[in-house]
Amino acid sequence: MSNTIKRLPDSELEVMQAVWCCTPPASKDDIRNQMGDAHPMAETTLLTFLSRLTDKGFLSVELKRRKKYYTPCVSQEDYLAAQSKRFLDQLCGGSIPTFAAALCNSGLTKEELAELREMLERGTL
Amino acid sequence: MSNTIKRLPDSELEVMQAVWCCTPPASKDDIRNQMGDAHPMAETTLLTFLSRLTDKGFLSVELKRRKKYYTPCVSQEDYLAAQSKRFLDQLCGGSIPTFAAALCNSGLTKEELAELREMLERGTL
DNA sequence: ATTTTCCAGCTACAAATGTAGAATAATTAT
DNA sequence: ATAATTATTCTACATTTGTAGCTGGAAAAT
Repeated sequence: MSNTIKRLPDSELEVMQAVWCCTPPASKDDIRNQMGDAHPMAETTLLTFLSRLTDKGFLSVELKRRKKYYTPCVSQEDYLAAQSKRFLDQLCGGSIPTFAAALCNSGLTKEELAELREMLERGTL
Repeated sequence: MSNTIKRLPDSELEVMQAVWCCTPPASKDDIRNQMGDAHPMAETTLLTFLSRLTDKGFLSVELKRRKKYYTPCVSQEDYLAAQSKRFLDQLCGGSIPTFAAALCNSGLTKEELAELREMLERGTL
């Protein structure tokens, strides 16, 4: 189970999310293309984040003809699962009622909440 | 609705959570008492966090006989709601199914998931 | 072969975060 | 009044995060 997965800082997460959207192994350009125009950053900045993600064990790298290709070492599923747990534990003190209340107040529409219940039911089975 | 609530760094959040547990207005010692023995910190460190939280608009302060008393300006409910939203949007790309999947994989027992569904139902009504 | 391109590594720096000692100022005890 | 106590503020520093330029070397183009 994914337990020692640390939370990534916002910018690194953005990059990581772009990587998850790519078919691995992904080149810097593949990644860049996945990243929306929101939050533009310099090439070298992207490279820096990619390095840091690699150092942190989130990505593995392979070189092909002097170019680097990145592959996630942590799946999006595992990361999200870990962060959900973290949210429940750290923010809600492990209390399901507190968590539920937070969700109910988070501005989701009744329909969305219903959908969530639905999906949880499905997933539990 | 609480929308511009920024995410607090881990340490500040810990302090904030302790403040939420106190009956306001809370003195530094009240707060200190609420904080578990996990993550011990020096007095001055606590004071620093309290200052920063005040600067960020999370706490208001009043002086009584040269002592400071803190009162939350942001309720735990609002903070949690905002962070839930943030979680769904930033981490799950706003996708309820993704969010539901994350929860199902987060290590919660079937019972806990059932409880969550239950509470969501209750809250939605 | 020589130039142009491009990539990755190194270096840099400001702001935020985590942490805390020293100095200051006011309160209380003696 | 004076000393001891205490709370707050200042100052400080390491690490992390956000951001990016410069440089060196390899690949591609000519």
